[in-house]
Amino acid sequence: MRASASVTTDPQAPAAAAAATGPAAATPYREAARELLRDSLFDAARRLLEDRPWAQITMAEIARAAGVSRQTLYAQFGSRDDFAQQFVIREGARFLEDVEQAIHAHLDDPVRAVSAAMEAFLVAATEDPLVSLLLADDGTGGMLPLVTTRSRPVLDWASARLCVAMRDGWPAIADADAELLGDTFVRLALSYVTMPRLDSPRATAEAAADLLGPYVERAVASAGS
Amino acid sequence: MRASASVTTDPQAPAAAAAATGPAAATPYREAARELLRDSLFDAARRLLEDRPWAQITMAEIARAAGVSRQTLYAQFGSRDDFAQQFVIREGARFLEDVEQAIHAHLDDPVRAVSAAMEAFLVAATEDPLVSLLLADDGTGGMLPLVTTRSRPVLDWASARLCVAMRDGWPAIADADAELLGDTFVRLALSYVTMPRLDSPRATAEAAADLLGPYVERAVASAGS
DNA sequence: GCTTGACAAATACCGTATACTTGTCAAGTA
DNA sequence: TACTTGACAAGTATACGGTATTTGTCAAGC
Repeated sequence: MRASASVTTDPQAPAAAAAATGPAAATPYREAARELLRDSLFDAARRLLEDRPWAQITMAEIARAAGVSRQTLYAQFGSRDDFAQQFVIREGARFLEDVEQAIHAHLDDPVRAVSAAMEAFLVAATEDPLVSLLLADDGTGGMLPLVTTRSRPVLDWASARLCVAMRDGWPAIADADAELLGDTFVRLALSYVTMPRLDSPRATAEAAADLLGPYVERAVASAGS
Repeated sequence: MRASASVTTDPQAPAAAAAATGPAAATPYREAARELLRDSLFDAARRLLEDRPWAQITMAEIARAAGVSRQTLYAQFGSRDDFAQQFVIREGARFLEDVEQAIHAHLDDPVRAVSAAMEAFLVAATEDPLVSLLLADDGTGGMLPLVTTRSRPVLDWASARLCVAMRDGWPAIADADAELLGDTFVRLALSYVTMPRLDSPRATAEAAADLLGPYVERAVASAGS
């Protein structure tokens, strides 16, 4: 069973090990190699997904396309579902980088930050052919449940990362405010992707920013409640 | 094809006809009978859904359970999908009545109105065994897509009704504000049902109210801009 | 740590045949 | 006019035994 339910992308993990063993940067190669391997597997899957739905792609194919044995794949990800889950998160990370960047580019104007962040996400998501494919296949076995019914992992992960980004840019913000904002932002973003508004991405983003704006401004400004 | 794409529940339709023909309340029986028939069919479907997933229920069964011929069913709803769509909306209407009531009970305090409305929806939805069944069946052919991927009709309908309720209770609110609030409220509500927060419904509702609060207060108060 | 080879169990595919369901007729009844 | 009955083609679900593939997990070897 291997019990690999950890979904977090934690590149800071070796730090603890290093602190425990003594010599600084004790095993960065190990971790780096592991990360490289995982990326190769994700990239291979992405390549395959470009002309075939997820249900029709086998683990053996992914391993072969990455130039790796099937067992190495299973050693990294416990099961097919685990791989799918983490793959979606890896893809989402690309979007989230844009979002974080948008936030940090507008630290002086929180409302614009929200608007820019949502717009960055929406254009990145709608332009990505992979997202279209994800939303297209409606049947079971596809990856669509991972952003709708079983989207808890994605939601938790993205929301936590947004939380960090906000606390980073606006130190005055309260924990609860940041969490609520992250959660809501992600829920709305997922909703907009799975059933878009009739607006353009920019208009949608501005609507969301209008709505969240008053709350964000208050949260960013006032330190004490 | 019968082209019955109209999803609105419009009991005001005969009004126009009456105004055109002259005699007031010209054909209320016709409409009333139609509505009764539709309700019977919906109720029959609900009964059947209590022990069988949607995919395993045939149109013939629904008709038989309602004591009506299959063709009458097809005369009312163009297709199986149409029926499912309108059925979901009919069920949603029960929840929406609670929501509207909650809003009108707190017209003096918009934030409490949002909180009460969301909580009313969440408890009604989580208590309803039908909702649990809807969310349970993950496969294709179920009704779950109607509140996730293909939820546009439900979203538009609910959002429009909320819009009316808000304009009703807070005449000062701007059209755009009411629309945006309705849209966002429904998107969040659907998100909370399909993947609940770890909180209780009450806590979830209060979080949502906290977040929408500043916007709502501003929208309700200021008539200009 | 990765690879190769092998394994049981579960699942997918296949071709065929049968049964059922959907959506739409037309004719009949009150 | 609105509903019912009976019938229809087209599409889809089911059953079926048999075969092939896939998943998830071994152990042996470099």
